[in-house]
This record gives sequence, structure tokens and C-alpha cells, in this order.
Amino acid sequence: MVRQPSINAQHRAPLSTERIIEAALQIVDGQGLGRLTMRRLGDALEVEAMAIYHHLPRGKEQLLDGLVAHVAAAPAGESPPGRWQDVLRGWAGDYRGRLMTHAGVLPLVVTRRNPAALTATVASLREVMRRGGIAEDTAAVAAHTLLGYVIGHTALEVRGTNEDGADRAVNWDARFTAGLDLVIRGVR
Amino acid sequence: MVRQPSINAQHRAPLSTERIIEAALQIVDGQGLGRLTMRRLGDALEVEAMAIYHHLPRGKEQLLDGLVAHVAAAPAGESPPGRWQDVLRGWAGDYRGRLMTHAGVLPLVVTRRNPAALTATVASLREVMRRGGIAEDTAAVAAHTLLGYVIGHTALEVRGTNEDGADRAVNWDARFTAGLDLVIRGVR
DNA sequence: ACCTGAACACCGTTCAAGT
DNA sequence: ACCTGAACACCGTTCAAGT
Repeated sequence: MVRQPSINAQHRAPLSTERIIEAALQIVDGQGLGRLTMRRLGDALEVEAMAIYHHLPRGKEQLLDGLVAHVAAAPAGESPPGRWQDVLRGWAGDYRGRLMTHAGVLPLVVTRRNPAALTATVASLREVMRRGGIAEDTAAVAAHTLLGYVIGHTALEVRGTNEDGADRAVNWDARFTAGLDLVIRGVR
Repeated sequence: MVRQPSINAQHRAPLSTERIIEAALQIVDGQGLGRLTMRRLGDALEVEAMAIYHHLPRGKEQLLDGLVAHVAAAPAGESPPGRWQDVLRGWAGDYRGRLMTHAGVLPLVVTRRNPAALTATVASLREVMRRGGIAEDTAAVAAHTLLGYVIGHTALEVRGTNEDGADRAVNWDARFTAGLDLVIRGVR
């Protein structure tokens, strides 16, 4: 009689860093960051929590770093066509979308130290402007300003910060676009 | 013989919400948000952790809300003199300073839902611009843009997001001021 | 190499009890 | 009214053991 792999091994894919990060993101998106625990993550992967440590030796720290890398790394395209203003507008819209759909990860973007994702994003934004003929110093300032704006404004949006009276609702799409125009208009 | 209050009652002030928030802020500033636990907070206050629940019935949730309220509520002054541009510049510098000195609270500002502190701050910024003769709609957009920028840029600064090459250090003071000018310049 | 099971030192919070 | 002590249901992580 031929040896059979265990029941588990049959009906599930082998564990991998990618599958772990994806499952974690699903928990965060669906239930919130506070409910992401190693034990629950193990359950979702049909594995004991301790098995995760074999793929992420630095444990939960490494898991959270992985979530940030997965969500916050969105360079402004290699060389999309169009005026630099339009390229930046396109990037900002995409980036805001990512942060919104994975809103639970936002606090991590703000918490983790020096994530490579943010460094790469800033560099990418500067490059877009450099190619657009913007002076080096201006581009450096504008890159941080723009990324800061997108992250900060999205944070306000996620929190649902109302207008003062709380009586009228905010049109966040329009608000974001108008603020984005304000920032791009100020680049010089 | 006169009854003496207990040793503890003699050498410590009675517990109060203010004292609790202050002690918590000290732990966060000194050791980081991750080390703020009810038990450690109790130790710092020379009290059992459970005593805190008498003053904050909603427990740790209420404690964290209190920290955000304490750090993020900085209205742009009742009616400081000067051009609206200068008033906003002054507010932004103060606000950035608060967020930097209590950097551990930043993730909470981004996490807690609809904190009254942020709503009040936005309203205050709009009022400054309204008094400066800025149109209502423009002021509404600019208020969210400015607050978003200050929060987001400070988050980048706290994380120490480097320049792409990582070879040259960023002058964050200059960077922040230049970005602030960019935003204010775009208000119209 | 990859995963499990038991164990350790912590958490937040409840509840009854003390003063 | 204000605080304590014990207890409960969780955490992240280690470590030896299994296959």
C-alpha cells in the first residue's frame, strides 16, 4: 500500500511568505488590525501558529513589515507618458486607493521605521518631476510634500473627519482631488 | 490616637483622569506605544492596574482616546494677529512640534475614529482663512490639505524616510517649511 | 526542511471583596 | 467612592520533539 501524504498536505498549498502576507492582509481588511494575531493567522492558513515562524523568523514584526511593503510600495510607474502633473495625479489616485482599501495597514505605514517602500516611492516621485524639467531642490521638496499630503489626507478620510458642524457630509473624492491640485499647483 | 491614612495615601496624589493620561504619555514618549500596558501604567501611578478602570470605565480604548485628545487638539489660536498665511505657518510649526515630541501617539491619531480633536482643528483652520477673506470652498479644501500635509509629512519625518541614495541626510526643518510654503502658496 | 504541542511570561478585563 | 486580589481568556514566542 502506497504511503499517503497527510490529509492536510493534500488539500492545502504549502506555506509560503506570500500566502502568509495575503492571509494576514485579508484578516486586517476584514476584521481590523487589532484582530491580527499569530494564532488566528495560523487558523486561516490551516496551520499551527508556530509554523509561521519558520517562514518569518522575526515573527510578528516581520509580518507587519511585510504588510507595509505590500501596501505602501507604489512607485509612480517606470515612465508613463504625459505631463508630469498628470503622471503625479495618476499616481496619487492609485496610492490613495491602495491605502483606502487596506485602511487597517495605515497606522503601520506611520509606525514602522524607515520602510523601504516609502523611500522608493519618494525617489520615484522625484524622478517624475526631474524628467519634467523641475529643478532638483524643488522636486525634493515637492516629493515629500505630495507623499505627506496623500498619506495624511487619506488618514483624515479614513477617520471620517467631518466638517465642523457635522451637519454636512464631505465629498471626499472631490476634496482629495482639489487638495491634490492645490499641491501640484504650488510646485515651483 | 488619630487615625492615619495609609502610607500610600500620604505620599501620593489621588488618582485622576489627568494624572493617568499624563503618566501614560510619559510611558509612550519614553518607552514607546507598545510598552503602554494597564499594568505598567498602574505601576507608574503606584496603584493596581484595576484602579484605572474606576476613572476610565471604557478601559484602554478610553485611555488611547485621551492621549489623542491631549496631543492632537491644537486650534490655530482664537484670534492671533497677522496675515492668515503667517497665522497658519505659526500653527503648523506648533502642531508639528507636538506631534514630534509625542511621536508615539501619531499612529493613534491615524487609527482612532473621528477624533473630536481633528474636527476642531479643521474648523479652526477654516476660520482663520475665512477671516482672511478666503472663499468658503477654497478654505474647506485648504484646511484638510494643510492638516493632511502636516500629519503626513510629520509621519515621514518621524520614520526618518531618507533620500533615495540614503547618502545625504535630509534637513527636515527646511523640508517642512518649504513644503508648508508650497501648500500655502497653492491656496486660492 | 517543515510543522506540532506544551510551556512561559505576559496581556486586558471581570468580578467579588475590602475600606 | 475608590481601590485590591484573584481569576479568565487571551497574547507572542521558545524550545524540544516529531516526520
